Amino acid sequence: MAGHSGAPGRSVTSRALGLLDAFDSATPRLSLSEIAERSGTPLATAHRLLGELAGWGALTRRADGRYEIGRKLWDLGLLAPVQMELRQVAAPFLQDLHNTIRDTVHLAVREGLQALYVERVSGRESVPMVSQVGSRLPLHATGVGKVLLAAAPTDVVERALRSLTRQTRHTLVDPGRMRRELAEVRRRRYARTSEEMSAGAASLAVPVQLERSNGPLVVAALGIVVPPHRRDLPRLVPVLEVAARGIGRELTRTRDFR
Amino acid sequence: MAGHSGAPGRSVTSRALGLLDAFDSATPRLSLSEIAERSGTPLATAHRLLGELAGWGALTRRADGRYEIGRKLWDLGLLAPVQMELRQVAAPFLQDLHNTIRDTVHLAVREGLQALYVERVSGRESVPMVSQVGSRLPLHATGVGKVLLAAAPTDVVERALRSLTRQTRHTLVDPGRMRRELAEVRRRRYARTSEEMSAGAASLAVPVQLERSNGPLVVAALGIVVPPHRRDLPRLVPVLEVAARGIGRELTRTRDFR
DNA sequence: CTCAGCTTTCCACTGGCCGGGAGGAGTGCA
DNA sequence: TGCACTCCTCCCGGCCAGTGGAAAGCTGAG
Repeated sequence: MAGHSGAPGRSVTSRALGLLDAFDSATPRLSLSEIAERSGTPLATAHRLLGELAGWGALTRRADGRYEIGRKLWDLGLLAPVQMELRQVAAPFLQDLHNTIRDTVHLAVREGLQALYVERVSGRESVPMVSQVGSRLPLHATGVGKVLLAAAPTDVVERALRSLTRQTRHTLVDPGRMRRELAEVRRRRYARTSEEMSAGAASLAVPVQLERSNGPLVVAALGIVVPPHRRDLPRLVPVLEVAARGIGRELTRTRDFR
Repeated sequence: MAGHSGAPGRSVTSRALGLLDAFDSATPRLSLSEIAERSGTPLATAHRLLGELAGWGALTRRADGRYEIGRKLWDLGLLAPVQMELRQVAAPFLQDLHNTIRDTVHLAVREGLQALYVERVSGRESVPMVSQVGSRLPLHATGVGKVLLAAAPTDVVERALRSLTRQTRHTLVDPGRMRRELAEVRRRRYARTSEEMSAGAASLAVPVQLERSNGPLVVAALGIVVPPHRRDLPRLVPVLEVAARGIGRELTRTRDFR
């Protein structure tokens, strides 16, 4: 009386992949039973599938029996376009920028209603830091986020305005004000925040544009994070712009060969 | 007369994962039929499985129909221990090092008989560069490789000595000489190369050690790449050592909490 | 128009997947 | 030392999800 019975319509493959969903940055190491529970898979099944994943190299089994993401997935991840096209081109520019201005520099793209941080160069001391390569933060409370939102299609903007979550007491949560703020960002071609995401941190960001025959396209945002009391931010805008244009130009060149 | 017949013993999961093996840094974008051929999977089967992989987010389908690695795999890859433990700890040190000495700095671990580059900070100009985050180079022809090999178990050393492939006319390919070279590396606690991997590039590397109750353990190598004519390399050794010890200390601290 | 090369869909057949449950290994407590 | 508990590994018969050859779309070139 064994046989098939598990949730119908779920393919083997989707189950196996579902197991990987159990891993996230908060819990990068999991035991068999944790994975089984998180993914709603019977223990025996999870055990078998995890064995296959580990055999291929998607996961590694540690000495204590827990599983973690394997080197093969790391390798494959490096081939993702986020990584390849953008990061590789941008890295030296972020580098230079960081050498010049000494503050934390980062590059983000829009993913839905969030800013996805794809590259970062940070000083050692610096300000309290929330972002990290791979992390996602709300568009409305970060410098890079505002830049990306200002360039996003109308429906994205509308959805974003409907979900202005408060992060600190300085976060802009009024749709009207945010709308004006975005117009301002488009006009000035840069965005600022001051303790809107986390206390003790201000930021400045500019768009990175790809030149196309039918006009420019914002593909990313380049930003810096600084202590909020610094009053010389406007002075840094041109520096950011130079780097952003450099990245944009390089991207336009390499993008052609496709 | 259709039904099952494909190579028996191959599980669905392993087939699906096998499709991912078709992707590598030389070919990060592939069409359905390319993937099917590379992986030896019948077209119809590949099509179905790729659909599932894309549905989950492991792959993305581009407008032109070709597949590429998806954002989900990128995310998961960032959770791999190579990335997490080592890279995160080491990044600021590499940063400082690069600010001080201006040359390309990188960090590698041993993977079998190869040096796997896990992190890199490079100048813009610099020397012709082969290594890149995620790339693998032979142990015997690179600075970091020699350091890692010098610390490797005997059987690894023996296997490596049996496969000293020539990369340039300066590559050490004589097992006897290499054996002496490794002894020297252990004694001096740093390694050098001069155009042994690629013409126009010399390197210098030191070990990164984890302190354990039963003695130190070499977990990585920290190296720089410079033009071969520079004669002040020995002067840089202490600088590298300071950074390497910093990384090692930090690793030892965080490793404790496991 | 035809043709070639690719992708997508169809569908009858069957062997690989399923998972409850037994047994093993490791750990904490008395 | 024995017992209770948790976590992992393995087994095995029933059956449905996966299989892949073939044929039908879909381009774009000539």
